[in-house]
Order: sequence, then C-alpha cells, then structure tokens
Amino acid sequence: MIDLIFPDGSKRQYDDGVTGKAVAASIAPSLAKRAALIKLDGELYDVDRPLPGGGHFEILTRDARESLETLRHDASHIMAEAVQELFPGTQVTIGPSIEDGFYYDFARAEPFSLDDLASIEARMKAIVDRDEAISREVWSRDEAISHFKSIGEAYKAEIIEGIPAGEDVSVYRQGGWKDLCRGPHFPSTKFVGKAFKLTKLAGAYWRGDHRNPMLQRIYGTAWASEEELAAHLHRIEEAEKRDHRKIGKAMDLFHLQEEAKGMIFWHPKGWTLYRTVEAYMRRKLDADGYVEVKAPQIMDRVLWEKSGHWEKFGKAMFTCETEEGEVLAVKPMNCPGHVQIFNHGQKSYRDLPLRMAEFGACHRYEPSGALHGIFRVRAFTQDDAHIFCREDQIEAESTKFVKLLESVYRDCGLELHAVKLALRPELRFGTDEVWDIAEKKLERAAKNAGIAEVELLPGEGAFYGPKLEFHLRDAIGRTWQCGTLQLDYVLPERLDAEYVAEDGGKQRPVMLHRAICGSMERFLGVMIENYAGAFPLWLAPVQVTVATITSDADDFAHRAAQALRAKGLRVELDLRNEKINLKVREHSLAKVPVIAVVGRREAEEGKVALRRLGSDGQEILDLASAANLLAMQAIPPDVAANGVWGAGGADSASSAGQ
RNA sequence: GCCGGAUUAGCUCAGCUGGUAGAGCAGCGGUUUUGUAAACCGAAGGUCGCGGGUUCAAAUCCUGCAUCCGGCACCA
Repeated sequence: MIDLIFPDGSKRQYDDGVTGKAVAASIAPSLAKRAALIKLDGELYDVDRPLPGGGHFEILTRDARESLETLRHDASHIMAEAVQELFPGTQVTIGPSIEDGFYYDFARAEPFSLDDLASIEARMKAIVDRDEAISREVWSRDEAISHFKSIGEAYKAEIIEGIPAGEDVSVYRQGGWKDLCRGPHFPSTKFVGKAFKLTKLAGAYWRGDHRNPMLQRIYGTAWASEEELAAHLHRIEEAEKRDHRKIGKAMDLFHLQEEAKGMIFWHPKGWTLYRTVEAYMRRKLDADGYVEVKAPQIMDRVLWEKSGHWEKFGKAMFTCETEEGEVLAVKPMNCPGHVQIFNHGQKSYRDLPLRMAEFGACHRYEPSGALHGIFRVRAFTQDDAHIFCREDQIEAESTKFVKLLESVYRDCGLELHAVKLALRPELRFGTDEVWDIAEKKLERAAKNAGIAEVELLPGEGAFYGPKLEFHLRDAIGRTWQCGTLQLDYVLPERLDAEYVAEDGGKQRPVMLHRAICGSMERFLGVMIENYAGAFPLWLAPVQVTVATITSDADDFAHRAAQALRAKGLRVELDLRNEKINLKVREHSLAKVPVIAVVGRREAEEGKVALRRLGSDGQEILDLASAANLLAMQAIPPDVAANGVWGAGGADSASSAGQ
C-alpha cells in the first residue's frame, strides 16, 4: 500500500501500482477524465503510469500552469507525426519544449518551405481531432535500437546507442506513431488543443556540432488557450517594433552598409547617445577607483602569439603587413596592451589592486552569419578594464565590481536577466590545478557578491580562465552577454606581469578582466530596445524641441532655446511654417521627451508650454523656471545620487498641469 | 561558415500565371501664420541588390555572387 497526501492535506491509502488516473477516478469520474498529468512529490507523471510510491499527490489539468511545458512537448510530437505523414521518408531526431513553445529537428533531403508550415499545422489540428491515445511503453535498449533502425530512423537509433547497455528506454505510442521519449505526456492528443502556431523554419546541426549534418528545425509556439496564443503573437508583434535596427533608422541614430559590414556609422543623434553613456560610464569608473588608459590600436603579431590569442583567434584578427615584413594585428581585445602598461616600470604590492580601464576599440573578423544589427559587430568598443591584484583581493574586487555593474544596469533601466559561469574549455592554457582554483574562486565570488542563481556553462570559458557572464534581454526576449568578470592566472604568466611583494620578492598578480556594457554598441542596442527609443531625459539625444505656433514667436523661441542650452540641455528649434499639431506629432514620433511650445501668448508673457512625451498635458512656466526645472531633471542618475545637486527635480515633473 | 527566406524611389510597401514600374509618407516649389499627434496644390524622383543565362520581350523564369533577416555553429 502507498500513502497519498492530497493538496488539501488529507491522506488516503492506495494499492501498490495504482495509476494516477485510478486515484482520480476514486475521487470523481469527471476528474479522471480531465486529468492531464500527475504530480507526485514535485515530479510529473503520465496519468496512466503506475505511481512509483506514495507522497504529495496532485492532479493537473491541461490548463494548469505546470502542464504548459508538457503541452508544448506534446505539440512537438504531434508536429513530428504530422510531418512524417505528409513527408514520408523524413527522419525525426529531437523535439523539446522551449520557452513559449517547441521545436523539432528533422532530417530530410528536400528543404521544407514556408508554405509547408501551413499544411503541417493543418495536419496537426487533424491529429488533435483524431484524439489519438498517447501511451508509455518500456522497451529494452537493444529492442529499441533495432526497431528504430528497421524503420529507417538512424538518428533515433544513434541516440539510443548512447544509452548504457542493459538500460531500458521509454517509447511513447501516439496513435500509430512512435517516438523515443522520456515523457511525460498527456493521455491523448486532444488535450493539447489547437492554440498553437508554427512560426519559424531554421537549420540546426545534429547534436549542435557544426561537423555534423544540418537538420531542418521547425519552431512553433503553443498555449493552453487561443486567447493566450493571440496575446503572445501580439506581444511579439509589438516587441518587433522596438527592434533597435528599426528604431535606429527611424530616429536617425546610425546605419550600416555593405562596404563596412558589421561596422557602425553613428549619426549625430546616435553618437550623442553614445557619448552620453560613455561619459556616464567614465564617471562611474572614476568614482570607483579606476585609472583610464589608451593602448595602441595595432600591435605586432609577436605579442599576440605570446598572449596565446594568435593560436586560438588568429584567423579572426584583422592584420596588415608592413613593407619591412612585420605582421601587425588590429587589436581584437585590450588585455595584452594593458599588461604592457602594467609591466612598464616596477609595480609594488602597494599599487594593487590596480584597476586599469579603457574604452577599447576592438576589431574582430566575426563569421558573417554571426553579425546582428549593432549587437554583434566587427568593430566595437569595450568598456574594458583589467584589475591587477593579489589572490586575496579577488573576492573583494569581485564584489565591488558586481555592485558597480548592478548600479549601472539600474541607472540605465535594464534588468539583469541571468548570470552564468562559463567553465574550462577544451582548448585552454594553464594547468588543471589552476583551473580548479580559478573556477572555485569565481563561483564563490559570485555567491559573495549576492548573486542568487548562477547557471553553469561547462566548456564555455575563455582560454585563459573561467568567466562570469551577465546577460540582458533584447526586445523579443533573446539574451545577450553584456557584462563579464573573468579570473585569469594565465595571461600574467604568459606576458610576464609581476610586482614586488612586501618581502621584496617578485610575485605574479592575478588579472580580473571585466566589462559592464560589454560592448558599448551592444549595450546601446539593448537600451534602445528596452526604452523603445523613448529615452529618459538624461539620455535623450534631443532633450527639448522648442516649437513655435506662429512666426511672431520666432524671436522668443530663439531666446528660449538659448536659455535652455545655457543650462546644458540638448535643444532643437522648430520654426517651420507648419501647424503645431504637425510639430507635436513629429517630435512625439521622434521620441523627444519635452516639446516646449511657444505661441504668441507665451512670447508676450515670456513663458513656455512644456509638453512631455506620452502625456497630453501642458505645464506653462516662465522661461527661467522651465530651464532650471528641465536642467535639474536632466541630471544623470549617478550625479543626482551623489547629492550635490539635490533631488528635488523628480516630483515637479509629475505635477504637469492639465 | 551552414540551412531557409528577403532585396523594387530617401522611408514603408504594392506589382497575379513574363509585355521594359505604382502608392503613401519624406524631400523640392508654391499657397496657408496656424494653440498641442498628419493643412492644401504642384512638379519631380527608380541601373527593380550585382553579374550571367533563357526569351521577340525579364522586376517577374533559371543561375552565380553580395548584403540583410530568422535560426544553427562561433563569440578572446
């Protein structure tokens, strides 16, 4: 007998081997009909699967939040069945649920077309209507291998061959179709419903390895109800409008062109934004005890060989050859340059920790397929710094850095999405003992810095050390590594960095490589998408547009613009012979935070009518107070926070007169 | 780099099964002096990404290349 504890706390006994469905039926037959999954002590089971033991027992319907992943997984199976019905000879491989949906990878010589998605989707709905029973079977490994081989499913057979001999595998039967799967699944296809849509067609390497054949991946999204599906599709549609490439074009921030692939032409407004963020970052670094340097853009290949970069990344470096036959490389990163500066002259333990920063312009010959708007480019600027320190300073420096990073993201309105710890890669320098220490220290540093959850990424570290990655999200939810903190025992060794210790002996410093924005370009892209171009006052490329209603106000408009500029505000003047409606519309679409309207009345009274982006109210203020108010509100958050300027500005912003 | 898709005016896009291009907005010229999200009129603007081929005829069909987009791989 087993004891089951129900959500209401009651306890009942059942026979060994009872299924979740039978338990449901013992409570109410209607419940057994609706049961989609069983949750036992936090684990999910098929309703028809005998329970392995007692515990906290819960019946989930298809609409339960925890059922959604299974619904999506089921949808991927239904898609696979549909594809094999419509396209005989197509092999199935793997098809998991993912955030918001699912995908399945197929092997087929012919490419699927976008039109095929519609017919696959229609067939999926037919399979749901057929209400095929889904049942779990346990097969021996060898039996499963020969079965899948016999029906021409080489990839499935290969997966099972990777399972240790003697182990059993579970196979799910879905009508007449079978798939190797761990489960769990709903009892039948009708439970999945029809709130799904196939969204994307893509290539994907078998087992994620570029040496393997390329499969065809079909992505879909699936939800418990049509309403949720519609809401999701609408969200995506809205999010796509925030794409930094669209906004960059619409707001005239930057452009890219064929002759400089992956390199950005910053236009005046975009460059203003860039400089504003750079100036902010520079203040943050200055305040946090960094010194700023500038190293050469091009250095002899010999140095890159010494650092080890040439071996691993030589092919991805831009190089040139001089007439004397030297091979020079455009710097792909800043570390070796900074070590040269560190090595110049003698360093004492008293100089440590030495935090050496550079807005380092780097060039990398990134693979063509990797380029992506301004997120992934071939010419970019890192807000880079290297902290040379003693081992016993690693922890404190890490904590200090994480605090700085968090304050920057907060000021810039960004939410840290995930922190990951990339561990030793296959191709690396340094002994395993050093890696053991470095990985452990970095993990502890993250914990001590208050990072609650760190996802481990085996094999993804830098060749010289493990790295913490700080990920942000773009408009449609893709994540991008921006901040990083890397612990490096290798480069100081390879590039002979040393300092004089207290006892007069030479010691190797440890290097912390760190960046907060990662690349200024990527960071700005993320900010553009997060704000949808509607930047807070301190960041907006144009902070105020003074717009006239009649040409009688031109003189005063000039004076107003001048008065605002005198307070350090970025001001444009719109004296065009156009209606105020048009001007308001255009500057609103251009995401200018404040429109200062001046008509005949304002000109006579020496006032401006301020209209804030996103509100249709006006504040009518005399010119001097408007200038003071806006200047106060445009103070960057780091400057405002240090208290010198007072913090009174924010309130008056919200008291806009209607 | 790999798989798929796209590429037409400054921008956003239309152009069916081949008959040598069209709209809206912007820009330009004019009229309008206007009160908080699009005033009106007019003229103009295109090697249809680039190269090759099929055809009497190609934006349209075939082919090679480039770039971009969606993924995959890569990311010091």
